[in-house]
Amino acid sequence: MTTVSNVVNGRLELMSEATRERVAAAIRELNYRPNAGARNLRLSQRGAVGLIVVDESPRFLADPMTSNILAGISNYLSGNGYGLLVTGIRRAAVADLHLLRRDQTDGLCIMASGTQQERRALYRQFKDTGQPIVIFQDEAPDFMTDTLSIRQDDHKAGELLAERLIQRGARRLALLVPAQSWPAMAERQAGALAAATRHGAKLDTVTCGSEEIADTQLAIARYVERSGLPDALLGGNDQMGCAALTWAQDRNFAVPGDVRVTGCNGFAFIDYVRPRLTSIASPAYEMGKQGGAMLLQRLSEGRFKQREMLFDVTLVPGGSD
Amino acid sequence: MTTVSNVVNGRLELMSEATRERVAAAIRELNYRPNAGARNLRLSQRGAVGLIVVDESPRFLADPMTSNILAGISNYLSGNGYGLLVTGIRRAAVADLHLLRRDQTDGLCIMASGTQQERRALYRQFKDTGQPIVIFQDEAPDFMTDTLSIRQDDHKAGELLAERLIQRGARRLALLVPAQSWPAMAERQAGALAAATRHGAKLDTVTCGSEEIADTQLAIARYVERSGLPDALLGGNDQMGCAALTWAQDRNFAVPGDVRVTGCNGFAFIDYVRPRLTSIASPAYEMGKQGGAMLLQRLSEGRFKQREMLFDVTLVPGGSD
DNA sequence: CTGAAAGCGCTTACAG
DNA sequence: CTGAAAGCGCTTACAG
Repeated sequence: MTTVSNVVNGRLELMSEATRERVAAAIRELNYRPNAGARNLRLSQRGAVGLIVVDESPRFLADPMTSNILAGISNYLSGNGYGLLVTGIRRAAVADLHLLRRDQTDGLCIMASGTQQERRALYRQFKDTGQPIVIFQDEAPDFMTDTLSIRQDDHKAGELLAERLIQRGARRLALLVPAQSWPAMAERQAGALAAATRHGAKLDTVTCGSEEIADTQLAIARYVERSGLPDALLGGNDQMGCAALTWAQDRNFAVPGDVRVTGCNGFAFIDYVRPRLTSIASPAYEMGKQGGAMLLQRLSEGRFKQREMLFDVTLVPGGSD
Repeated sequence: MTTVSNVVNGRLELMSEATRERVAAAIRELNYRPNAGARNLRLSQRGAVGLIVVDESPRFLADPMTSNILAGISNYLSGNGYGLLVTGIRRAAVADLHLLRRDQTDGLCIMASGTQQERRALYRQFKDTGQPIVIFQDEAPDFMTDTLSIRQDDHKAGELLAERLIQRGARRLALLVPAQSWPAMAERQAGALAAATRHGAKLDTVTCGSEEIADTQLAIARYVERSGLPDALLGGNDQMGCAALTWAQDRNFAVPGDVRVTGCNGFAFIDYVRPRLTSIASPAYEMGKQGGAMLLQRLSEGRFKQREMLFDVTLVPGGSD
C-alpha cells in the first residue's frame, strides 16, 4: 500500500522505474481511481472550496459578472486539484445551507447582495464556519478577520465614464441605479459624482425600480418628463445602459446626437447593439482566477498575504457617447 | 455518539424531546459541523456530482445556455444535500481531469463539444469511470449504457422559425451556422430544412467561421454579395441572430422590411436590440433542474427511468421578422 | 438511551 | 521496497 500511495501521489523518487511501471500497469488494469474523500479525511482537509452566490433569483448566473468570476475561480482550482462546490441561494435560506451546516470545504468564496446590514449578517454566518473567506465586489467588514476582499475599481469606472461624457460636452448627466443598490454600484455613483463636481457638471441620480429593462425605461421616462432630456444617460451597468439606448431609440432620439449613453462592465452583448455601447471592461474572470489563487495560497501558508485586491478597469469606447 | 449521529441525521423518533434538545444545545455551543467527507466515506458515497463542460475557451460559461443549465442543476442538487463540482476543460486536457482520475463524485453531467467522433471519444472516457452520466444537448451513443440524454427539441425550433418566416412571405431563407457545428445546431438546421421543403421554400446554409459577431457578419456579407439579399436571415442562435440584425442595420437595410431576422434560445439580451429579436425560448434552466433530479433518482433507485428527455420549445415573437 | 467496536479507503511512521 | 499498524470522523449493529 505504501508504494501504491507513493506512485499515486507522485513520490516517484522513492522507487525504481520498474516498480513504478508495475504499479502503473496494475492501476490501468484495475481501472483504479483513488478515493479522494478517504485521502482528504486522512489529511484533515476537504479538497474543495465553496462558492456561495446569495441572490433572490434562481437564475443566479444570469449576470455575466457572476459567471465570469465563477469561470475564473473554477479554472484555477480545477488546475490545482481542488474542487469548487457552487451554490446559489436566497438570503432567507442561507442559515440552512449545506455548505455552512456541514464541514465540507476548506474555504469559501462569497458574492453577497442586499443592504449593508443584510450583507453584514451574511458575513457573520460565513465567518462562524471558521473558514478563510474571499469576498467579491464588496469590502470586508472589520469583524471579518481571515478574509480577502476582491473588487474592481468601480469608483474609477464611474469617473472614467463621467469625465469622458463631460469632455464631449455633456453638462447634465443622469445616472441610472437600481433601488436595491449594491456596493459596486454605489462606488460607480460616487466616482461619477466626484468627476462631475470636479468639472462643474451636474449629476442627477435616477433610481429605477430594478435593473430590469422595463423598470429602467419607466424610470427614465419619468425623469425626462420631470427634468427634460439630459445630455447623457449613464447606465449603472450594461443592462441599464442598453435599456437607455433602446428607450432613446423607441422615442426617436438620436444616440449620441440627442443624448449620450454609456454602460458598465462591457460584457459580450454590448457589441450587439447599435451604436455600440461605450462601457467599462470588467476584469471579472481575472478576479475569479486571482481569488482562487489567493485562497489556495492562504490554505497552504496559513494567512492571506493581503486584505484587499483592487483590479483596474479601462474604458471601452463604443459609438453611443 | 450514536445519539448525536441520530440527531444530526434527523432520526428524532429514537429519543426523547429532552435528549434531542440537550444534543442540539451542545451542537450550538460547540459550533459543531459534522464532517461530510467522513460520513460519505462510511456510507460509500461521494455526496457530489460533477459537471464537466468541454470547451476550448476558459470562459466556458459565456453561453447563457450553459450557465442556465448549470444554475438548474446546482439549485436542484443543493436543495437535496448534494454538492456540484464544476469544471470547464479543453478537450485535450480531459484525460488528466481530476474528476476522472480520482473517485470523488457519484455521477457526472456532461456538456461536450466538437465533432461526433471527438464527442464519442469523450463519452468513452467518462463511461470508464463507471458512473451514471447525464448528457446535455446531445444524443447518447449506443455504447453509453448507464446514461440519460437531455435535449431541447431543436428540430422543432428550426421548424417553428422557418414556418413563421414562410407564412410571413419569405421564400428564400438563409440559415447561419458556425463551421464547427454541434448536434443542437444540426437539428435546428434539419428542422428548418424540413419546413422549407414542405412549403416549397428555399433554404440556403451560410457557414460562418465561428459564431462570433465578426465571423458571422463576414459570412453574411459574402453570401449576399454572391446570392443577393435573402428574404430572411436565421441565426443559428441569438448571438448570430443579433449579428445579422446589426449587419443589416449597418448597411441600412430595414428589418424586417428588407430582410427578416430570427435567433434561437431567447436569452436576456434579445430584449435589448431593436427591433426585438424573434427567437425560441429555451428551457435550459428546467433541463438542468430535471437533469439533477433524474441523476439523484438514478443514484437512489439503481437505474435511469428513461434513456432520453426531450424538452419542448416555443417561439417568442419579437419585431424582427 | 449509552457505550464499545468495526469498518469505510486512504496516509504515513516504522520495522524488516 | 513491503507489510503491519494507527488514525482521520463518521455510521450502525449490538449489548447493556
